Amino acid sequence: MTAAPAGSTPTDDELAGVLLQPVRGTNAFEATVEQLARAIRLGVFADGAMLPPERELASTMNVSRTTLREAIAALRQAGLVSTHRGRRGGTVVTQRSVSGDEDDHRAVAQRLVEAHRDAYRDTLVIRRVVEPGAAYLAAERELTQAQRDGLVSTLTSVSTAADRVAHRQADGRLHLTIAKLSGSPRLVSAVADVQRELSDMLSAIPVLAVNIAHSNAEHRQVVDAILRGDADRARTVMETHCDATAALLRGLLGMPHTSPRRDDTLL
Amino acid sequence: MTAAPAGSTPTDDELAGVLLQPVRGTNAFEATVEQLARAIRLGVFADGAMLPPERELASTMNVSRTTLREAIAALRQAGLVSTHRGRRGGTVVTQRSVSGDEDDHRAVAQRLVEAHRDAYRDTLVIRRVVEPGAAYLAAERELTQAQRDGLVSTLTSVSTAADRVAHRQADGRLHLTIAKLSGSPRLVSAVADVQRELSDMLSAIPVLAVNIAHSNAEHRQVVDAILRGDADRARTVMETHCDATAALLRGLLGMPHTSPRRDDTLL
DNA sequence: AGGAAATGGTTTGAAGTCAGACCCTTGACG
DNA sequence: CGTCAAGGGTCTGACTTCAAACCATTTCCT
Repeated sequence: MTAAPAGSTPTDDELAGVLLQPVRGTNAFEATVEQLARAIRLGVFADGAMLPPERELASTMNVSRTTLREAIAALRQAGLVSTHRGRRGGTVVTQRSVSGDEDDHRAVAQRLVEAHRDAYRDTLVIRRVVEPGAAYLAAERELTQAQRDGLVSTLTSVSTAADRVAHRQADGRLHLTIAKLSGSPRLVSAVADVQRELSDMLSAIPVLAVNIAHSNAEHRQVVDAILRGDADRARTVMETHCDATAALLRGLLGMPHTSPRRDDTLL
Repeated sequence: MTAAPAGSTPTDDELAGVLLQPVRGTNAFEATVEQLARAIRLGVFADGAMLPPERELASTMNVSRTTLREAIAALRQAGLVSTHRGRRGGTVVTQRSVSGDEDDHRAVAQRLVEAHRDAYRDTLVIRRVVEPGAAYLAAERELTQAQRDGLVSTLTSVSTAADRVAHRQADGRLHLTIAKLSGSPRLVSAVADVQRELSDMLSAIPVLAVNIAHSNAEHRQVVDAILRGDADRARTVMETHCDATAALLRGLLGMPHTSPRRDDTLL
C-alpha cells in the first residue's frame, strides 16, 4: 500500500477506506434513548423539569413519535422519568438522584468508553482542533454587551459550581457558549458532539480537585483573551486546556499517547 | 439569551436544542448515493477505476447489499459508473467528463450556491478551523517514508494537472491526503464535507490561472512545513490558503465578509 | 473441456420506522 | 358546569432496510 505512482491517478484505496464511512451508525430507537438519557444526565433537563411534548420532541430529534414514545417508555422503565396525561400532563424527569452507587455508575461509564475506545480517542484529537478554533473565532468577532455578560456569567457559574456533577455541567455549558460566540452553527454542533463524549469519558474516571482548579484558571484565561479580542491567545490557551484534559483522560483510560496505529491499514 | 441564573439549574432550552440533535439525518439510500458520488467526484475513485465488490462495499459502508445496489443503480443511471458481470466483473467509474456545457454547468452551480448561501458561508468559516487543524496535526506526527512520498506525489499531481477540472480534483485529493495524515477519521470526514461544498462553490465561478498559481505555491509551502514537522508553520500557511479561497469566493458569490447575524436568534 | 471461483442479479420474509388519523384524560377558562 | 385545548395513548397501512439464500455470468485454472 505504498503511495500511488505519480501521474496515473489510480484508485486510492486508502482514501476510499476513509471516505466510505458507515452511513448510519445505530438504529433510531437506541440512539434516541441514549440521547435522552445523556441529556438528563448532563442536566439539560434538570430533576423535576418537564420534557417537551412528545410531538415536538420527536420532531426536533427527527424521529417518529412512535419511536420517541418507545424510547420514553424505556426511560420510564429505568425510573428516569414519569409521565402524566391530560392537559398540563407530560413527561417529567424524576431521576431520583442515583446517589450511593457512584462507583457503579463509574463502572458503567468505563465499560462504555472501553467499547468505543477508538472513537473516544478520536474525540480528543478532533477536540484539539475544533475548540481552539471556536475560541479563535469567538475572539475575532465583535461581541455585544449581552454576549460579553453572558460569557462572564457562565464562567462564574463554572468556578462556583457546588459539586463535581454541577461543575461538569457548567463546564460543558461554557464550552458551548464559546462555540456559540463563534457564529458558526456547524462549529457549535461539532463542539456539542465533542462535549457529549467528553462527558462520558470524564464520568468514567475520578476527577481531582487539583484538576478542577487548574481547569478553572485556564477557563478564565480563555474568556479573558476572547473579551480582549486576542484571538491567537484564546486559541493557544484553549489548546493547552484541551491538552490537559486529554493527558488526564489518556492516562486514566489507558489510551496510549502515541498516535493511533501507524501502519497503513488504519486508513 | 443571558446566562441562566446561577444556582437554579433550570431547563435550558437553548442547550437542549443543541444537544438533542437529529438522531439520524437521512435515509440509508440517499446517504449511500451521496457518499459514493462524492468519492467519485473527489477523485477517490478515478476515471476507469473499479469500485470494490458489492458485498465488501456494503459491509464497509454498513449498509445492506440491497441498499448499496440501489445506490449503484442510481449512479449508473446518472452515467457515473457502469457494471459488468462475471468473474473479474464489477462496477467501473466512467464519469465521462461533462464537457461542452461548461457555462450551463456553472449556472446550475450558481443557483445551487445561492439556495444554500448560509450553509456555504458557514463552510468557509469551519474550513478555516478544520483544515489548518488537520495540517497542524499532520505535521506533528511522524510520517513513514511511504506517507511522505505519497504526499509529495499528490502535490506534484496538483501542480501538473491538465485542466481546471483535473486541478480541482487533484486539489481535493491533496487536502484529503493531508487530513488523512492527521490520523483522525472524523477530521478526514470533516475535510471531505468541506471539500465537497467547496467544489460546488468553485464550479460556480470562473477560476483564473493566477489563482491557481498562487494556490499551488501555498500548497507547496504547506507540504514543506508538514514534511519538516513544523506544525505551527503548516497551520499558518494553511490558514492563509483558506483565507485566499474564502476571499475569492466571498467576492464572486456576493457574500459579505461580515460575520453572520450577530443577533441572538442564531442559536 | 470442465469445474471452481468471483462477481453481479434476484427473491423472500421479517423487522424497523414512519406519518397520520383518531381516542382518552385532564386542567383551564368562560 | 360545560367546552375547549393540550397533552399522552393507540391503531393502521405503507415504506425502508435488512439478512440470507439462491441464480446467472464470466474468467481462471487444471
